Amino acid sequence: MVQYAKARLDASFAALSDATRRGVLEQLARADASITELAEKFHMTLTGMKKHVGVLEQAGLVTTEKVGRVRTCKLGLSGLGDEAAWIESYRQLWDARFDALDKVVEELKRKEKDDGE
Amino acid sequence: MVQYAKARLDASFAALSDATRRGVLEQLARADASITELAEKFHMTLTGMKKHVGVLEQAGLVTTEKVGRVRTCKLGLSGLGDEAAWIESYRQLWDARFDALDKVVEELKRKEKDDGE
DNA sequence: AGCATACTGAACCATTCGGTTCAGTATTTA
DNA sequence: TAAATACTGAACCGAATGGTTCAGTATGCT
Repeated sequence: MVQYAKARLDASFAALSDATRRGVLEQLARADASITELAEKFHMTLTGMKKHVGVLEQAGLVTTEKVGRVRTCKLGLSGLGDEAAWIESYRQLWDARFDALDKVVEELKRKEKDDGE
Repeated sequence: MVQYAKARLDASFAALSDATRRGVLEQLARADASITELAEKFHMTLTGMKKHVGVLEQAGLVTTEKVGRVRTCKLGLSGLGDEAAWIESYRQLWDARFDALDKVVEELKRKEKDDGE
């Protein structure tokens, strides 16, 4: 299996584990937004939202730029590629396991039939 | 966009945010294992590992069954389908954003060219 | 200049997390 | 029956989380 950056996966899965932060990502997918706008949308103090954005930024899922007194948040460049890849490879292992199980079941069925004949 | 079970995503992304737990999943994809085996593999007390397994079980990623004095852990039935779907839909939004940007850039280029002619 | 806006940082708070130890209980095995 | 094995649960610990308030600073508007 491919080797992923442990810390990076830690950070982005942790970032995604909060419903507010997933909401922020969906929001930013629709349109860039300032901290104030996000804070209002999610009924939270500016400071609180700034922390969430910080977590998302740390995970590379969001980038921000301050022009004048407004900090604008956009989706980051990462695009969750590694995370999707990790999940996908896990899913493949999972499928493999159950395919193997299927084969065992099939084998048992075949045997049963053989015994019966 | 599809509606996902908020709490379930919370639980499974949180479960995935720890490298040890991701390791356990990979391990279980290869073969079922007891708590003791997992604890040894990850250099951790039984109690510690039991907690990790509990988190994974809570998230539906792992199931366990105790026969005699041994609790055997297997991959859960969930298979991370919802999580993959969430990430995928996010990726689509992300792509859409950048496609839109591309169009803007194209439009600007076209205009520039028109002006130049 | 003077006020409002938008963010920033420090400090605090309760809760959760990742881990431990220690003291059980239940099941094998000798 | 006695000892070893495998887990379980409670209690504790330090660090991280998710949130707040409060007191700034920097910027923009009149």
